[in-house]
Amino acid sequence: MSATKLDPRVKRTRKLLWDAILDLIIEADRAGHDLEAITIQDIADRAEVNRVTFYLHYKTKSELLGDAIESRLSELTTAFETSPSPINLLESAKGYQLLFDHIAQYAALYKVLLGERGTGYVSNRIIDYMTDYASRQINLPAEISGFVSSTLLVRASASSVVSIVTWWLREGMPYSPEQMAAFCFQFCCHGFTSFLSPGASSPTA
Amino acid sequence: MSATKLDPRVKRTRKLLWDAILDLIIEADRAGHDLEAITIQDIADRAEVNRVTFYLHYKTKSELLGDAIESRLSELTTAFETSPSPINLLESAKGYQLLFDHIAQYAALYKVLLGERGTGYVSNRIIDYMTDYASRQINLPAEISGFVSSTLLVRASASSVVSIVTWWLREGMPYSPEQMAAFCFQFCCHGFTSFLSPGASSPTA
Amino acid sequence: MSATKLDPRVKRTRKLLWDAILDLIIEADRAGHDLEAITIQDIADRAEVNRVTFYLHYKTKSELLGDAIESRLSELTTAFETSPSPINLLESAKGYQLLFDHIAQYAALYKVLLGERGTGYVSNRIIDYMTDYASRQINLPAEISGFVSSTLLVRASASSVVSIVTWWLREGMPYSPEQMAAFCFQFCCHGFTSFLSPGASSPTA
Amino acid sequence: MSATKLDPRVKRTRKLLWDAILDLIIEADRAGHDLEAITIQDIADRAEVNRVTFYLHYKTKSELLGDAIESRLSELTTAFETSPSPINLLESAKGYQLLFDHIAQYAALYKVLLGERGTGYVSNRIIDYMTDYASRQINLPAEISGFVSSTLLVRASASSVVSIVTWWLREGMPYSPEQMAAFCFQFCCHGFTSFLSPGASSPTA
DNA sequence: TCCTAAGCGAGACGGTACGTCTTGTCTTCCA
DNA sequence: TGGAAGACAAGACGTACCGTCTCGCTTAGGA
Repeated sequence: MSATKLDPRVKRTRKLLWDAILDLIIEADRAGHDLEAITIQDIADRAEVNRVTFYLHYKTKSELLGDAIESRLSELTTAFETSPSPINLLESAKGYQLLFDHIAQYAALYKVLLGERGTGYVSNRIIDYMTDYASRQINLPAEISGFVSSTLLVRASASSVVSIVTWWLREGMPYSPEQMAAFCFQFCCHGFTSFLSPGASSPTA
Repeated sequence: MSATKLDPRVKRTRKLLWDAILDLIIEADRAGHDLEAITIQDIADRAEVNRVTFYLHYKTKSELLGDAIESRLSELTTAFETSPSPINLLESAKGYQLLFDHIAQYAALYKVLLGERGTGYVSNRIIDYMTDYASRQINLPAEISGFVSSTLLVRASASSVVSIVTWWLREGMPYSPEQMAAFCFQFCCHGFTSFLSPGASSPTA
Repeated sequence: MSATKLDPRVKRTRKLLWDAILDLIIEADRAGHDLEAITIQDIADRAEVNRVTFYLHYKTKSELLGDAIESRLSELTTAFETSPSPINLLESAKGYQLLFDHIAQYAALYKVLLGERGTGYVSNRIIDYMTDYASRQINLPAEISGFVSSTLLVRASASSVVSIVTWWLREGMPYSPEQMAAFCFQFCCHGFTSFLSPGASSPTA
Repeated sequence: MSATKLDPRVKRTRKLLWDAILDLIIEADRAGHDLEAITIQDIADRAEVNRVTFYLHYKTKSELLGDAIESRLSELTTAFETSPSPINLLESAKGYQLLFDHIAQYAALYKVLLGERGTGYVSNRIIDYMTDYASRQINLPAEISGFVSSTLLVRASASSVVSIVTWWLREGMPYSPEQMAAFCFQFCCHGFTSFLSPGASSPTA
């Protein structure tokens, strides 16, 4: 947002740091280590940058991680914003499809960030975005069904979607993104029991 | 599990450590600090125990935290196991009621453990338990609706419940445990859209 | 010594650096800091010069300090060289007078350079000069009194003078330069005991 | 002076640190390096001690150096204090003899500490001690010869002695400690000119 | 009754990482 | 060309925490 263009060296260094921390996160997980065990020296080494240089750009590891994650997530939000037709999460599986495609693309990374060792930061960012986006599209009354706020409803649904994503990654992605998108669509709209009645309207039908 | 009875001093020391870490977690959150910032020295100081004594009982902070959390969660599982009538999560809100009552009792603690600074460990433990319990009670076919495994279905629902719990805590518990239990019940069974149709069967009806 | 005249900008920059380091030395001492604690950045800031510019002129702080000190000491040597009558350190207090006058003029600076925090560099430069000068004037035999070389004798006397200067500065210059010059003259020529015998020939008499 | 006996491990560690820094000082000088160039890591490495352990005992390098030097100097002061007969610096060369013997024993070390790279600390400590000792032995009137305080006189003499020691070390100890002690004795008592008159009373006579 | 084994406090220490500071080099751009 | 401005590598700094060890005290149970 700043008017002054960034020094290309600065841009390059930050990119190196982003790639380094995201790589290391995946590796640490594979090796069964804790994410906190990644040191700033590790990041600097991997980025082939002096440790002090890290501090020229970021105060803390989480600050760097935040930036690095944003650069990934922005690809997802861009997909939503640039969709040719508007995306309604209650009327088609398209939005869920975009989500699962994006997750699948960076599966190794999201597996860690959303997994048991993750910190809730990423899931919250995704939930926040989906809640905002859906609220803009759907336009619900403030209060529904006596007591629940529509925000709670939307947010709870978004949370379930992220939970499902997390489960999917943990299980090794046993279904295709299309199948998962379809499942999410049905689950969000019609809930658990919609899967139980034999003649239920399957979204794939 | 050991046959030999524990030395009462050992028991006392561990209890002191449990209380210490759980207290410190709540305080750290209030002060805006990161949970990782709690040091073993902090815990020992708070427990009024020598730092070395910590190492006589636990290898790592997480090991202690695990034990400490288990001692809390066991109250919840005991509530489920000792219920006079069987609890079916698809037929009544009772199970959700037990859950929200328990969470409410230790709200400050769970707010942190399930919040953005939490580590996914606690939510996973709760999801695991609810999934196991529900699977035992409900007994579904392995495959439903063409592709989804019943485990996914149950787990996804459990995840949504935890997501809702998390939201409730973050928002400062704006509704009563009864209201939340009812909402969860309806949401899990009938999904998002069940709240939208005006004449929908409200679970409180 | 170079034939090519120095760029006036260069001359100016060096002068700025000299003044900066000498000022900072005095301030550091007043503040109770160590001389080593003065950084090149400090010097550049004080000289209102970019830090990199320092490196265009000097490799190290000591190199700069050496140059800066030389520019001060050259005033003293000039006073000796341009004296209308020759200066004999064994026959009058005049040489000592020149020395103490010069020291008094830059007392704050010499107090540091010769003091406990100093490095021996300055005292050695002064002793060297006085020894050289005295040897040229006095022309002693190489060996005196059986074993001592005349150089030792001259040098030891010069050292005592510097020691006395140092003491004088540390004590806050309790006597006038004239008194100190007289004292040095007597002390060098006749030693400690010359002050003890009541009727001793005082050099001021 | 503390009533509580020191932990023998502590004693050992400090001794290791003393030896390390004194060794390194000599080596640094031989290699032409600056004393400031000795890092705390260097000292710790040489002492075969962890760097952090250094900080358990000393705040700064100079603090350690101070202690290390004291342990050397205490040998000299012990020699003075335990002398069977009282030592009068105006009546015999014995005191000077003790000094030069001690210096000779640790010549390599004192050569550096008193040399151009030294910091004035050591010479001041020696001068302080000799001034104190002499003042106690000799008992002079406060004011002598019109203006000079007896302290100045004693101190100036002590300074000359140290200057002579310094010169002796720098020149590679060209005379024996006995010769130097004799020279100091004569120089202090009778001054420069006492060496010039051919029939002057030599102190060895 | 002693005594002996376990729990624990206390402190020294090796080791890793931290965040900061200074140094020296480089590159770009301006007067 | 001299100098300003800024990015960066390199390495030391002083601090914090960790995990291990050794010592010495207490206390309870078995000889």
